[in-house]
Amino acid sequence: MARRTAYHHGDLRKALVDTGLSMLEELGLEELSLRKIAARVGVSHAAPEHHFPSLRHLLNALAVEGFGSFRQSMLSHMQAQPKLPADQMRAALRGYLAFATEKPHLFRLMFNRNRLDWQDPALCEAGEAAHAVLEEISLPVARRMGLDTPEGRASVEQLVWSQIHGHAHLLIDGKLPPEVATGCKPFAAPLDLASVLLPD
Amino acid sequence: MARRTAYHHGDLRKALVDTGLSMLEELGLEELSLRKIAARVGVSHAAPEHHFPSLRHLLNALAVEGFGSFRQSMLSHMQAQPKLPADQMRAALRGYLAFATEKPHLFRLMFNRNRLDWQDPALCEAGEAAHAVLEEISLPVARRMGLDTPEGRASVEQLVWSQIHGHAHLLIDGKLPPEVATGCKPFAAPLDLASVLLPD
DNA sequence: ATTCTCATCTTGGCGGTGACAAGATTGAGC
DNA sequence: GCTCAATCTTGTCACCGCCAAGATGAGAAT
Repeated sequence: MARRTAYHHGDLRKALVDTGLSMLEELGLEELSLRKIAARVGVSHAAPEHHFPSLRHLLNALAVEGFGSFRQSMLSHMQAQPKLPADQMRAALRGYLAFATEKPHLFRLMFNRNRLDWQDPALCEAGEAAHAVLEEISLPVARRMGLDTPEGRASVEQLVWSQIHGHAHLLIDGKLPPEVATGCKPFAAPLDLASVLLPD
Repeated sequence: MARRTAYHHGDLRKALVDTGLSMLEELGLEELSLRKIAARVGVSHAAPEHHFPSLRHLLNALAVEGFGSFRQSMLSHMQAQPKLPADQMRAALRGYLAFATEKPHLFRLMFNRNRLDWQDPALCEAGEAAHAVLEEISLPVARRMGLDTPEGRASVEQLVWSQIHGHAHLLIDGKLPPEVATGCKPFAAPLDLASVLLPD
């Protein structure tokens, strides 16, 4: 697999994805180009084409990686918290925000309908795996709220997802004062959705 | 002002903005180009340059128009509803969603930090005018919730804005089932934030 | 009325981009 | 050792935003 010579790179696909991820955060989506990535990797401008037939394919691969890290960010925050519904929800949402603020350009790409191809099964799978975390934290909350029906679960999940997704977007677009890391409490503001839905 | 000849267009600036707005929804932001707009308007590829020194300036002008329509969408929905806090909030949020679903590409542009120049006073003013509507609907809700302090008002507004902003983004990115127009009740789902914050 | 001035628009050209075509290189299977 | 297919290179195309230089003509100055 690792047959690297002056001519053959060895593992160009991985190199393109890794370099693409770091250049995405460095330059932003609009300034990112296949040719710049190829240049930094040290191959010719047409070399990526064999691995990614079009720019869209490479962006898809970046988004797949992104959804993996995204899911991990939520899960690792949850692991450090008590296994109570409200705490788990707060932790997951903090992981959501942490990822968005650490990789804002990647986060935006992952939800950019115009630049990604959601027909791609790999992207669908990665996206659904991340989505499953939201379902997981919404279920016990819906149960506590007495909304333990399919519609009830869906509405709680939709409300929670909307709120945190909007919060993330507004944050990285500079519309809200920057987040402060406040340990357990996920919001500097006195109001957070978990507390509103599940008052003690 | 309207000195139109074969050589001089007459009101090229307005024509570029109007054509730009319709081509934006038609083609999407990534496929929109100054040269395509100029071609449709019927001028040479460099004609826009005098009115908009760069593409960024034109996009700014489109966003300014967008924030105007956005504000109007919220206000007109509010006007058709009883002047009660929860009703006014539901109406404004429905206007928020209506704009986003009717002009998804414009909506995305208006919150695209990379493509706009928020140093532009015209854009700031238009954005703040739209934002003021959110403050207006959040104030009475915060009051009813017993959060009538600057921090309390800010947190209610932030929670409401995040929720509806995320809902709008998820909708136009195809992550939620499409909205149905349901008259007064703003959500098909049984849960909406106004009802959660202000239970009867 | 004639001339002048300058905003407006045109043509031409630059470097950069994604995509495509054709040819060079090389590892792996026979 | 030969062949072959995967991989990478060079070259080219149309399109893009932006810049420079020149053409046009409306309104002010005379």
